[in-house]
Amino acid sequence: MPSDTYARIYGVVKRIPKGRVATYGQVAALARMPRHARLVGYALHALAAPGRVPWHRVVNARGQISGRSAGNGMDVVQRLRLESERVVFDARGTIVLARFQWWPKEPAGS
DNA sequence: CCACTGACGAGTG
DNA sequence: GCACTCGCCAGTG
Repeated sequence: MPSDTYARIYGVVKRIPKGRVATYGQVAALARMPRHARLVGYALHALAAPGRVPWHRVVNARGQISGRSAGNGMDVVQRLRLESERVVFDARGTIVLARFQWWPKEPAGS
């Protein structure tokens, strides 16, 4: 059972609309845990059970896919899934956040 | 209980 | 724009 902390993070990630991306710090902020970007990354890593959480829509503040320790090539899968949702990467493998970053109208519910 | 590590971010030089 | 440092929290030995 994930702690409330994780549940909040997953809840925010689940709200990211298709074709948009969010940064770790942003997810953390929406989960009401500013500066806890690391926890978001840790939570997603611990998830390891996608299907209900679009973890591939979460990237770092540079708009790039972070390298994971698993080294299983999931980073490539993430990029392919994003491209399938019309998200475009530039030559350096960077997403144009100015165009694809998700900006919720409301701060994570009451 | 202490030390180290890990899908990160922001600040400083 | 790049390199370095500090902060934050959870899991493991």
